[in-house]
Amino acid sequence: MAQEMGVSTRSIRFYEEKGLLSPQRSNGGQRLYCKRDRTRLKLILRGKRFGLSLEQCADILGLAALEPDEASQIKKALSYGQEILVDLEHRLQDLKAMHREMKGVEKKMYARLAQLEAGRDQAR
Amino acid sequence: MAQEMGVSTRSIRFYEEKGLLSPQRSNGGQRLYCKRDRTRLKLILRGKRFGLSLEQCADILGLAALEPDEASQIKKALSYGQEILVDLEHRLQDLKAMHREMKGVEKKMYARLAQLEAGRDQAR
DNA sequence: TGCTAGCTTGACCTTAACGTAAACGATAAT
DNA sequence: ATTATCGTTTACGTTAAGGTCAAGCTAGCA
Repeated sequence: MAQEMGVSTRSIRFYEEKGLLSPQRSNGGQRLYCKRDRTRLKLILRGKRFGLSLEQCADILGLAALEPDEASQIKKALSYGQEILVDLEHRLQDLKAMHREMKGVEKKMYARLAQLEAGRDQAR
Repeated sequence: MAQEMGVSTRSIRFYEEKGLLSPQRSNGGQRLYCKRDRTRLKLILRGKRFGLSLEQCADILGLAALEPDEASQIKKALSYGQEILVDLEHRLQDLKAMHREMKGVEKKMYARLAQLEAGRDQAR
């Protein structure tokens, strides 16, 4: 699974240590990863890719996993989920701002480059 | 500035240690942060907020700061900038996917909640 | 059955990004 | 002028997220 997902075995075992994964074991004690484990790992990796801590990933996994029959539990989970959503939306805004800025810098550099080239041509 | 930006003084000094900031000093050796410093700090914090390392932030700051007169330098910077842009775009996609997923979970939870409430009403 | 490749656990090591404490100097308020 | 309140430097501590290495299992294959 490690190769498949482009991540070290140590990392996977580390995630398990932290309770983010819990694969079945074979007779001889070897780990068996099912489809669900793969899904969870993907979610973890995606979370990490934009700066969530493992703990936050665990929270999200916890949210996705729970199937409580108590309305109060659902409400609690919902309000927590909304916090995360708000956070995501902020990040989205930030990311877009950053993107715009970089595009601006890029444009300026192209302009400067064109200016330099023009100067060189004139010097011929 | 720390309070203003919601970050510890230690962090700010740490960023300076790493070369990301370089404020002027007063007569008695105290740091004086100008507008440019604030701008840089904002960029650092935004970078951190979605998982860039300080080193990557430094790279971006370096890009923004440079004013080279060599076309080759500009080109180099441009290609690096484009890498970052591509990365940003990937992150944006990820973020949107995550957002959608969370929304989906939210919807399901609302539905389950409504179902529970309906059941309770019927029981009366 | 024996070999080889891969898995498991445990222990210790590393790096980034700070936190915290101590000892001293600078500034502001009274 | 003298406190009280900051700021400065130095040094050591801490936490998250793994890397690395050793010693012993296991599984598939000849």
